[in-house]
Amino acid sequence: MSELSAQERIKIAATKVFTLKGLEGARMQDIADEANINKAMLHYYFRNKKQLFEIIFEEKLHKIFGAMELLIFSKDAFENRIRAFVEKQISIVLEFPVMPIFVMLEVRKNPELLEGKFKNIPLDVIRDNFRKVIDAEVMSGNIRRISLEELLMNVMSLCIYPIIAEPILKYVLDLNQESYFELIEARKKSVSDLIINDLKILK
Amino acid sequence: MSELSAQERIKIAATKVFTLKGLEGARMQDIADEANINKAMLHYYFRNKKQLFEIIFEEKLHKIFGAMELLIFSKDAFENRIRAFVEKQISIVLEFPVMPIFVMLEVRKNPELLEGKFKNIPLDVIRDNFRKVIDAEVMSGNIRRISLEELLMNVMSLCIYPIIAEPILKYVLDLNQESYFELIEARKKSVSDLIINDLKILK
DNA sequence: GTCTATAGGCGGATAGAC
DNA sequence: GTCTATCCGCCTATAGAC
Repeated sequence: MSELSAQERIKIAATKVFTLKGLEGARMQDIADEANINKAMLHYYFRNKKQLFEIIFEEKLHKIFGAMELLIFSKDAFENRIRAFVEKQISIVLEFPVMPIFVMLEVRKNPELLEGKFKNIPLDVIRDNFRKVIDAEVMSGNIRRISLEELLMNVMSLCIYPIIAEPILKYVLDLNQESYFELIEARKKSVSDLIINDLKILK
Repeated sequence: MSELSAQERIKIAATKVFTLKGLEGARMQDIADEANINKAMLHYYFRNKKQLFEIIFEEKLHKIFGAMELLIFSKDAFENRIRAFVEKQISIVLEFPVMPIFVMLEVRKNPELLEGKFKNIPLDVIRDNFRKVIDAEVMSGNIRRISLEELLMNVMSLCIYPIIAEPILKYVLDLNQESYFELIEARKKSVSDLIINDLKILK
């Protein structure tokens, strides 16, 4: 912990506190405590709360969309790319389950957060490429006709929701930590199976 | 608006503000403004912020789990029950898309929120019944072997995530309000199809 | 029941010593 | 770079008039 620079420790601490409490609910004192640092130092390294928040938020956004590039620029077979993406996506969310909740909520509070934060991520290129990949598979008769939108919604839903909703699912299904975790691990395969079986049903 | 009682208007206003801002981020003044009422009146009708919050939270929880009972106590064929549940679930979440995000986040902040709030909802009965229904279908050879846990995670994911993640999905997929809404409407059918096709693949 | 005024405390931000 | 002390505004909560 202490071998990290002050900046690093602050950012890690701020991520923890902001993701749980949100911009307005977070206390600078909590972040300072979590980082094992003086409250005044937060203002030394980052001018104010808002600025610290925006830096954290932007980093998290890039992490999320980084995985999507991986899905596009592989040369593997379509089915394998789906499998790789599902595994990667589940692993990323498992690292920090509150993060997607945090992003979804903050974006609703403040829609401008999305705008202009994507200079480096070419979403249009990713979309175009992925549509071409899907169309090629459809043309070859490998998969049924499906839109990029529907496929992506399905995959993202099945990967992300069961992890972000952990406390509720554990409660509703009466699961302990261990069996919940086994279920999620098994999903790295079963989600791909579900998606791929759906694609292979030719209509 | 004004034909509603003060209590009712406060609760509606508080729901709006709390779901977006969370317990700590919400301002009593914002709730008062939203309810078109004096700030002092909030404390007249509800002793304090925490108590107002808990009342709202509990109501939302019951709304979520109310839909699950509907899934169990129908006498319709299994496939139709799935279809009915998916439609109902999507409709409920569409009514108030921030609500699941709010619940997921608050429960993570404060795990005790779940405990003791379910005197009236017999989760264990619902689980047992649903397991029996699934087992009967498996025995009759109608569906493949699947656990309650996996099935529920899949259905909930596909219904809830695309709605709570609306702003992100619209941005990533470059959708306008209209085409996004069409996609979600179409999911009332396509999600059921996906789930049912998966169940019918006998392994 | 409704409203104004104000108490009281918390939290972000800064000044300034070291 | 680090820490203490402190300012000041904001927000919950209540007192008390009507």
